[in-house]
Amino acid sequence: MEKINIKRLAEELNLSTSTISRALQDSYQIGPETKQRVVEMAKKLNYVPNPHASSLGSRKSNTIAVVIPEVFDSYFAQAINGIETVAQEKGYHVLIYLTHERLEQEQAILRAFQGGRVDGVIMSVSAETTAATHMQELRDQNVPIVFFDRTPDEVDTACVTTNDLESSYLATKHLLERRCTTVLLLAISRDLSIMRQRIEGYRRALTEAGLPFTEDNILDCTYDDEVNYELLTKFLKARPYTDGIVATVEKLTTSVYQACRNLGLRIPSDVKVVSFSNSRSASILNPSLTTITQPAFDSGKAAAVLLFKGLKSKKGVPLTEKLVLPSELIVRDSTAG
Amino acid sequence: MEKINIKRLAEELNLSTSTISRALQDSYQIGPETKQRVVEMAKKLNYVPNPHASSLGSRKSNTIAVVIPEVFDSYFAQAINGIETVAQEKGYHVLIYLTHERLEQEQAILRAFQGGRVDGVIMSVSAETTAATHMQELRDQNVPIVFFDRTPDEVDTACVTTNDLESSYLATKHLLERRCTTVLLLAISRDLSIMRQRIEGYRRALTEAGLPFTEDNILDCTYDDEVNYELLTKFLKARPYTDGIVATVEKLTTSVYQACRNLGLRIPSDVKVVSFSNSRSASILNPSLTTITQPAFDSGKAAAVLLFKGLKSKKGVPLTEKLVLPSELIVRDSTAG
DNA sequence: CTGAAAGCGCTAACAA
DNA sequence: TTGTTAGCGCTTTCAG
Repeated sequence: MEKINIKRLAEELNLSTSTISRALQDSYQIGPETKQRVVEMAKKLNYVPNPHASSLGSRKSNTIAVVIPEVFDSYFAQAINGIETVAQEKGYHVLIYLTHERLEQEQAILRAFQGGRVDGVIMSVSAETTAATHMQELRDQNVPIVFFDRTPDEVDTACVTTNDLESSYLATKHLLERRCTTVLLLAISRDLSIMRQRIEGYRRALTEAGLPFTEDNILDCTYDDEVNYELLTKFLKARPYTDGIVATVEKLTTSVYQACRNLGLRIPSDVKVVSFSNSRSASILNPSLTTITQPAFDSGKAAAVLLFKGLKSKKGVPLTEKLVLPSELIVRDSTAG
Repeated sequence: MEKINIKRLAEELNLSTSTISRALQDSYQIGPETKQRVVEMAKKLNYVPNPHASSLGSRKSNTIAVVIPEVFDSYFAQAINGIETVAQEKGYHVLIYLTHERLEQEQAILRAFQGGRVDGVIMSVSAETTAATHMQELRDQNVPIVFFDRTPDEVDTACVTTNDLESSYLATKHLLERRCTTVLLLAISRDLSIMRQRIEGYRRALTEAGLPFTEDNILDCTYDDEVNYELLTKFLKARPYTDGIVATVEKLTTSVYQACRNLGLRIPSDVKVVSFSNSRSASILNPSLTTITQPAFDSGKAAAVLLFKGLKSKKGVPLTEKLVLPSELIVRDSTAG
């Protein structure tokens, strides 16, 4: 059973390869019955097109790339689902790349895209990403990029984000309303604009309540759960009067719960906790966790929709649309009382 | 800044395109200093190769596909990490496809691979997958496939699994040792061999303890959390003497906890629970959850390593190696007492 | 060690 | 509506 290609189909049907090609693309230039014949023969001979040849000839890969820091987080897992869903719908393929939070990787990955591997990119920047030249270079080659969640500071880029400032503001305010007096903010990678937004929301809520905003109440965490656990334990020991915690990313939840438990601090009576989290298990934690939950799946979907819009439109007009989806504050037991 | 390609490099250096191509591939046939010159010029002109042309010419895509049912589950998220890690190391690209548990999608996806888009496939079959012809067809085209977690029933395929039978046996035995007398097993898609294994382990533990194995104590769940919650609630209401539950997949945990809570059943005093789960939050649930935890990241890694071994070896010799990695029973409060 | 030349399989002007 | 004819950019025999 030899490899059958377009040429073979052409011979079989006494047509030219271009006719076959067009028929298979359902081109308007081909008569309906010719199309029919071609499609039937293709099916009969079990023809499967070679995507590399097609991409080479058409300068179009029908593939997009998703470049993200990690996939451990529920947020990214769900976002990928959203992206994949619309990509599949459009007949596109999805390449996944993890930067593992390293700028260098991110650069290498994007650079390779200049070769034309993908038609567009959906990405969330690494924690190390401050410079934006590698992204700019790609855009200069007319490869559209849509950012989601973690966006670069550049102003003229397309991105899908959530209302981080407001969410963080609401989370903090919620704690203050529950009579917390000293709220600890757990930060991570302050270079990320998303993080600066979250800090700012926190600041505003404090200020608005007439409370001091001080660096002393911000703890910079790492990407290592163990380390965070230690940091947090030390912090809470040194400042036992802390009675509220806002965790700005999902992965911090475990460390918070464990540190509190091992220090004998009870949630929510001793300390109230709210965390940014998309984890399905928030409601069955001990105690159930009050969360800021982002529309992860929808963000992925929106980013993809935006990208495909860009792929359709004229080249040379870079995507710059910005979309802000609302997160939700879901109050549960960890902030009760 | 026009597109620079291999031909352009050739002109620039007064060499033939084939020499450039070889130099860039670090071929042994090229003199070290020529290589040097080529590489330098490439860098200077910011040359980025076109992967489609390369794939077309060499009949090698340097890409693998990961085909899975969903990615919501922590297991798959972690496995992808493992796969991506080794792929990146080998300079390979990773395409992700979600079948959403639909056989039809799975078939369409695999079929397209016959066109040569990928060099190999790592997959976990959908819940609907019973026939194996679409996978066989792909293998017939010399595209190696490595299965992980959910494997087809075919015997001669390469796969990476965990010791499901034993794990389930241990989980059940653990409950019996904690004096459970009526253990409910929550199943899902019995067509999956993995599920049959888990049921069998459960059966053995019961039998060994002299307890009856009855279909009455197996509840077939769906992929919808809401529905599962209802099913479970109805079941527990009808059989209030149930004092142990084994959940065979992570996603069932939430439904179990919620159903118990809303029925006023206390874990672990009224009913003890153990679940297959890779969720990081198991330890901070209410109560903390006893789990069978699979080596997800390592499974992904192992599958990838196996696949790359297959890619290196001679064509025509299908991969058949089987790897079984051990899961771990992590005892926590949900089975205390 | 290097070059010439023939593709890989498909697409896309340009004709007819 | 269909065919002719160049490529797309890189790989790879086969020579030298």
